[in-house]
Amino acid sequence: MTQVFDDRFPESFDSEPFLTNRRTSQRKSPGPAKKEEDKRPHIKKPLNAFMLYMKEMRAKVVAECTLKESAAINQILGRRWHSLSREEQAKYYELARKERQLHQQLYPGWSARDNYGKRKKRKRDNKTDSKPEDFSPRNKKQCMPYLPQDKTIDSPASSHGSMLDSPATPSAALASPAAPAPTHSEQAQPLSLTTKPEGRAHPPHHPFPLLAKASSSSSSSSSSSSSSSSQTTPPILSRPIPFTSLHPSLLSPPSPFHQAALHSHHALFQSQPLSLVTKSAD
DNA sequence: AGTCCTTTGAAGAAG
DNA sequence: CTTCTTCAAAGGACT
Repeated sequence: MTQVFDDRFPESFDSEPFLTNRRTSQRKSPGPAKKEEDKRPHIKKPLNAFMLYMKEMRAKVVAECTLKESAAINQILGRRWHSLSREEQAKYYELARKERQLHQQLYPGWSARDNYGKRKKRKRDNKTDSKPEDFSPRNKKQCMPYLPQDKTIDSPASSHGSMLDSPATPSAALASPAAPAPTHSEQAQPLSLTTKPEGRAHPPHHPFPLLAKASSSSSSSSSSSSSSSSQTTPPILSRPIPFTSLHPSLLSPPSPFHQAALHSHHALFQSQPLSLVTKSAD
C-alpha cells in the first residue's frame, strides 16, 4: 500500500535507469490506458549479469550478423555468454551485484513482486504440438557471417557506427578488451536456432556462488538479512569497490547510473593490466 | 496497440 | 528445500 518511491523519488529521477519513463519503457508503449498506474514510476528490476552483457554486446552482434531480431540476437548472445571465461563473466556478475545493491538503496521497499502482472505473460504452453522441426510461422534467421572477410570481426560496431546512438554504451569499452574470440567460431556454426541445445539442461550453476548470495546482505542496513555473513568479497576482484558509498544524490543527473557504475568498474579493471586473470600484476 | 520470440539470472510464489 | 513463474532488454514479426 505504501509506495516508497513516489515520495522519495520525484520526477527528478526520471533519468534513473531503473525507472520507466524513457523510450524503452515497458515493451513498446504502455499506452494511454490505465493512467493511474502510469503516473507512478515503474521501477524496473535491476539487470542481471546476462542482461548487462546483452546491452553491451547487442550492437556488436547486430553489426556483425546484420540481424535485427532480438530473439535471434539473444540466442547468439546466449551462446557467447557461455563462451566467456569465468573472469569475463565475473565482470558482469559483479556489475549486476552492484546494480542490485544500488537498486536496493534507491528503493528499499521495492520488491520484484511489485512488477508482477505488469506485462501480460505469454506462457507458451509447452508447444508439444509444434515440433522443433515444424518451423513456426516465425522463421528463425541465422547469423550471417557478413564480415567483409578482410576486416577482422574485432569490433565493427564499436569502431565508429552504431554505438553512437545509445548513451548507455560507454560500457561497450568494457567489452572490447574482453574479446572472447569465440566470435568466429560462434558464427561459423549454423547456430541451430530452431531447437535450443539443451534448454535449461545446465542447472543454474553459479560460476561464482559467492557472488550469487553475496548481495543478500551487503553492507546496507535496511532489510533484515539473516545470514549477514560479513562482506563476501568477490573471488576475483582483489580490491574493494567504493561503490556502496554512492548515494543517489551523488549520482549526477546527466550521467546515468550505468555510466558511473561502469566507469568506476572499468577504471578498476583498467588499473590491472590484463583483466583479472593476471593477478600477478600487483 | 499489444504480444511473442529469445536468452540468462534474480527473486518471489507455490508445492 | 525444491520447483515453477515472472520480469528485466530489445526490436522485428505477428495478431
